[in-house]
Amino acid sequence: MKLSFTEENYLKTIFHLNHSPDENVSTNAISEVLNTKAASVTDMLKKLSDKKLVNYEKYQGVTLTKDGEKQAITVIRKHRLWEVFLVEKLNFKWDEVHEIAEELEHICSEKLINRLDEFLEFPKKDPHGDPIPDKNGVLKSQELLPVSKLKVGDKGIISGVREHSVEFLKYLEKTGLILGECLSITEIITFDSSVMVRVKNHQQMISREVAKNLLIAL
Amino acid sequence: MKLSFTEENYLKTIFHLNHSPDENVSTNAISEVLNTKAASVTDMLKKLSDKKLVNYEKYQGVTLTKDGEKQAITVIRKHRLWEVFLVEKLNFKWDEVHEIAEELEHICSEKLINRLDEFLEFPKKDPHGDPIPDKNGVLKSQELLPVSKLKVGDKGIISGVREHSVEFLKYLEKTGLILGECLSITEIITFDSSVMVRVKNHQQMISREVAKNLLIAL
DNA sequence: TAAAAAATTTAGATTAATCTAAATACAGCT
DNA sequence: AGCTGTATTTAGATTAATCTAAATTTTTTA
Ligand SMILES: [Mn+2]
Ligand SMILES: [Mn+2]
Ligand SMILES: [Mn+2]
Ligand SMILES: [Mn+2]
Repeated sequence: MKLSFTEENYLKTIFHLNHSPDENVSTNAISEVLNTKAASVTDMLKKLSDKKLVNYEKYQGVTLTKDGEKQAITVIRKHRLWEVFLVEKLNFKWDEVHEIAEELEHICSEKLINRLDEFLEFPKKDPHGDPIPDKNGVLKSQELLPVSKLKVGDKGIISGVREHSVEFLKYLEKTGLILGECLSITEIITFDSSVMVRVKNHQQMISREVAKNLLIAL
Repeated sequence: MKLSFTEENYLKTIFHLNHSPDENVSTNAISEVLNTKAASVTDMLKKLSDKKLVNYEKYQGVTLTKDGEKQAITVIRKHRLWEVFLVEKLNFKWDEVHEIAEELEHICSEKLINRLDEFLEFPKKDPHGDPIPDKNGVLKSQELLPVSKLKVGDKGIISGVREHSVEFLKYLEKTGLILGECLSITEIITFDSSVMVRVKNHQQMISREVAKNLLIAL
């Protein structure tokens, strides 16, 4: 059962929006991510439900079925492997790859993606620190905390981002807040919740907004 | 002006079908290659004509405009570069890559394709011996002759194929008729126009059908 | 050169994915 | 329990790409 480009995007979106296991994903949330209207989402949810890819009940939102989740994870695996390829092999910057991967993630061949995985030597993380599902769809995510949840004196490795916009990624790169660097909290300004951090022996201030979107492994 | 997947396939097909410069490509020829009905082709030709990508007059077939040709060549460049990538980097066989490249050729980013070209060290030919257009759209094709046009005693390098089916490519590989090998004609059987050839000091018989589709550089 | 055959176009439908506007259901609060 | 605003669904249209069947044009052939 081959899915359309659009169906794959819906499944991926539902997967990403399904934060807690007991809460369903709402029609509006999906429409916002995909830049469509809620009415269009309803139509598609019915279609995905007919195909047994989502559990859908009118007015109650959706969750993915086992099958739907498997499809979503495959798309995510492809997306992240292609991002690694673009950065590692074609020298793209980490802020340039997402858009291209949005297209590449829909290329079908399973053999292609497994060969690519091998060629890249089975990377565990994509350029943004996100984990790459293995060929069996197993995705192991590490527990990460945003800088905004840390206390003065806490220290850890910059390991991920919560926001993938080009602007944010460029900002991080410019200011040396790069994946793998060790970061410690030296001061928290109560007035605006901005945070003074130390990275590579250099002190710098980051806003609350940035602190919320920068993830640390303790 | 971004083209759809479908529009790109039409342009590519018209390019491939446009053998002599004074003859137009027919509606039926296009429909056959694309596995659609002639009526659908007519619709699309009108649309491409409105976009100034083809020169179309009712009942007279089409040719590509300069702009249309440029787009077609870009798609062909992408197709062939991806085929090289699949064979050289991911260890695919030459009969496995065409189908995947049919999908990859529609990925947009110009930067991606130029980086890929660089990564592959600017290959001049794809795995089937077809020339790869450079980034300016310049395509230089070598003069090749099918084995069926050669005479006894003629000798040359196997340099291309006229037929890209999986069956034909697998057959050539199995029988050692591989790109780059030197081939000479030792006998032509007049009865059925089959040809006895010598490759790597080994004699073998090939049918007229094969001889017509195997291309040699003298 | 006129009929017959082949190629091509038109007319009218269909399917997937989308939209707007209107109707309906739910959730939170008095 | 009833009101009210938000979320969601339904109804009806639109667009791109396709189809079938019928009409028209071009080409071939006798
Ligand atoms: Mn991404
Ligand atoms: Mn990523
Ligand atoms: Mn090919
Ligand atoms: Mn090829």
